[in-house]
Amino acid sequence: MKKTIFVFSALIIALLFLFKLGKYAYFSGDISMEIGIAVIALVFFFIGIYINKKALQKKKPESPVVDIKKIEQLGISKREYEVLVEISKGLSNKEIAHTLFVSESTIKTHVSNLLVKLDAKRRTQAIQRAIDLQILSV
Amino acid sequence: MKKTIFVFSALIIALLFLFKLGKYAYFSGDISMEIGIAVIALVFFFIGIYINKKALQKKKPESPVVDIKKIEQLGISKREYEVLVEISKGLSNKEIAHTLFVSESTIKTHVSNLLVKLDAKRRTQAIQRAIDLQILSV
DNA sequence: ATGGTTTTGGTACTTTAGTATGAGCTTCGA
DNA sequence: TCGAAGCTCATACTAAAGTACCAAAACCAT
Repeated sequence: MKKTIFVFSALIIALLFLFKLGKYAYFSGDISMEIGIAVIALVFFFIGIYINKKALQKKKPESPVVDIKKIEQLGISKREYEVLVEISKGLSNKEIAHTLFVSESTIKTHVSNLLVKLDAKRRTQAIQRAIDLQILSV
Repeated sequence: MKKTIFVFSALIIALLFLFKLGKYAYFSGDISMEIGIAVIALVFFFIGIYINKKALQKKKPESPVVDIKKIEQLGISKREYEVLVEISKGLSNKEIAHTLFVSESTIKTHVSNLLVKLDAKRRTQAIQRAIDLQILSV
C-alpha cells in the first residue's frame, strides 16, 4: 500500500516536472515541442516497464514454501516430521538415529507411525506422498 | 526480433498520432495541452507495463524440465531410467517388476546398477541424487 | 496433581532391499 | 560375423526396513 502511494506521488512529481519541460519546449518552436512530447512518452514508457518489473520481482518468492497446516491435520508430531525430513534426504534408520541422537528402535517407531499417517507402505512412497501434500520442500 | 520491430513501429505510430492530439489541444489553450501531455504520459506508462508483462509471460515456462545429457553421462540405460522413475514413485521392486513385466530379479539388478551409477547406498538416496542432478522431474 | 500425548526404547519376527556371481539372449555397430 | 553392451533371470546371502506389542519417562494443559 505504501508502495502504491509512493509510486503515484512520484508519477505526479514527474508529470509536473515534464510540464515545465513541455512549456520550455513550447517557446522554442513546434519541432522542439514534439521532441519534448516524445521524450515524455519514452520516459513514462520505461517507467512503466521498471515499475512492472519491480512488482513482479516481489511476487516471485511464491509457493515452493511448505507445510504446517497439513502436517497438523495429518497428526504428524515435530519429531516425526524431523524423521520424515531425514528420510527424504536418503538416510537410513541407523543414520537418522545418529543425527537425532536416539536409538534406531525409536526411529523405527517414528517411521512406522509416519507410514500410517501418510498412508504409505514404504519410505519411498512416504516421500512421494509428502511432496504431493506439500509437506516437504522439494 | 520481429516482435521488437513491431513494437517500435507501433510506438512511432502512436507517437505521431498523439502529436496530432497534442496540436489539437495546443489550439485549445494551455490547460488542455497539459492534460494532453498527461494522457500521453499515462498511455505510454501503461504501454510499458503491458509490453513488460507480455515479455515476462513468455519467459516463464523455464527450467523444471529435465535430463538426457546427464543421464547419458552417468551411463544410465533406458531400462534403468524407467526403473528409477518407478522407484521415485515409491514402488517396491515387486511392484516395479509387475508394471514393467519382468521378474523381480531383473529389477534388483537394475536397481543395483543404478545405485552404483548414482553413487547412492539406498534407493531413497538415489531419489535425492537424481533430483539434484535434475534427472527426475519433481 | 492427573490424564493425554509425545518421545523414547526394547524384543521378536516378517518382509524388502541390496550384493555377488553367473549365465543365456538380443541388438547393433565395426 | 564377432564382440560389446543391454536386458533378462536365478540362486544364495546379508543387511536394512517394517510390524506388532509393550512400556517407561517426559511434557503439557486442565
